Amino acid sequence: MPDIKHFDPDNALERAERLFWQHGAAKASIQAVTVATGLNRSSLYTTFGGKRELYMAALRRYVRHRSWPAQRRLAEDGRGLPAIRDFFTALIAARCSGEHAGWGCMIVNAHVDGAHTDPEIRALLDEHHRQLRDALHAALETAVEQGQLSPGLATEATAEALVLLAYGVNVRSRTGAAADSLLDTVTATLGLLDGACP
Amino acid sequence: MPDIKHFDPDNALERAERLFWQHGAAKASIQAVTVATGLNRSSLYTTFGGKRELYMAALRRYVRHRSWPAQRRLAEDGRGLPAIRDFFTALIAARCSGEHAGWGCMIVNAHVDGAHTDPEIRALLDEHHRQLRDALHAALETAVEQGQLSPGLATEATAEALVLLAYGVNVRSRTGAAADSLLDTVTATLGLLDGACP
DNA sequence: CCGGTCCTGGAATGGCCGTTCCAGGATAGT
DNA sequence: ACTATCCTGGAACGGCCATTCCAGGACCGG
Repeated sequence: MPDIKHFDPDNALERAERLFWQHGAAKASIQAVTVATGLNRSSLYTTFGGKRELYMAALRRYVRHRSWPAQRRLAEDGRGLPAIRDFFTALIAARCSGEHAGWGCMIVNAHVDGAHTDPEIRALLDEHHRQLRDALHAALETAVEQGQLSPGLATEATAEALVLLAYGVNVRSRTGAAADSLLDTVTATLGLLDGACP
Repeated sequence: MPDIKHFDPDNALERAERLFWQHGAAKASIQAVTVATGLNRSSLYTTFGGKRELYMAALRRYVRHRSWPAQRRLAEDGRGLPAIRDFFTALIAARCSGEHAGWGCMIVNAHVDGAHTDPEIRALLDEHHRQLRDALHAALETAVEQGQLSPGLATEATAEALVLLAYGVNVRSRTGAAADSLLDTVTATLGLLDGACP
């Protein structure tokens, strides 16, 4: 009996995600979302609720479609250090070239955008942080098991340091930093791991 | 002949700086600045120009009053690694406790706030980045000279990596991350440096 | 074909935004 | 004391913001 939606909600959410990702929650207006999606205000509000809910949904979509795949690839890659290197290589490529170059990471952007005020966003960011750290920690443990790293390495703290390094890459990429330079930086860091004395 | 200003411009600028620092350029309104400073709109506009100029002035003041002192302390400290450690310790203390806890770093925030659109901001961020990297690089060179680090260390890339680590600390501190955890992370990273094989 | 249900388009609303303007008052040199 | 100069206060402006509302039309089961 009911009418049916004349558009694909997830497709619209992707447009909104891109807008919030690139311009931030404050500067991306509902009007801009309607233009980007081709939807009417009414459809947006009945489908997603207000702007806050729309931003949260977009942020969750970003995590689901952008962060999780990369984290899973890292977590399921059994090669240890090379897996970590590939993770960073792909990260830098995504940040410095292609359609989303200079947009940074929506998760990192959200730290500045809304973490200070909104507890729900903060919880999401904390969970994402924990997951990425765990994935990197697993890769480091694998590297230790395979003899690529010294058994005495503080893998937890090192994993945390690599997460912060990734955040730094994301921050710098917002100014259009060169991929070469970022790659050198990551290489140097992983080189430190490699060369650590037992 | 002229009348004289009935307020201290730099004092007003400091209030504006704090507002922009904490809430970001987009969410801090001129109205909020007038309340925080006690000034009238007219005085703000005749003294600083529009909002963009006010934000730029606040950002410059932040660099001058917050970043430069820490960088100078680091650059003039001749102890090598301990100087770097102290730099990070002070950074984390400033980010996680006291009046500005949870505000992050205004420079890093500006990467998300306005780097994408405004070339002038971008130039400022690039210059700040270069200066911090140079200061860390000098400290690393000192550490190598004093035998604290292996002569083969790639000091430039390592300095860049430390800058990105600092950015990561600033990002995470926006969610109220624990100082202990951040300190452990920094300790682990500096430990990697320390233990690098010659 | 028909009816109830829901989606859609567009206008309307109140509020806050950044910015400007002008009259009035304080100031400092003459 | 006079006057030219500049600062100050407050009102006013147009524009965009997020949000709401309602009428009209599209759909799907019967």
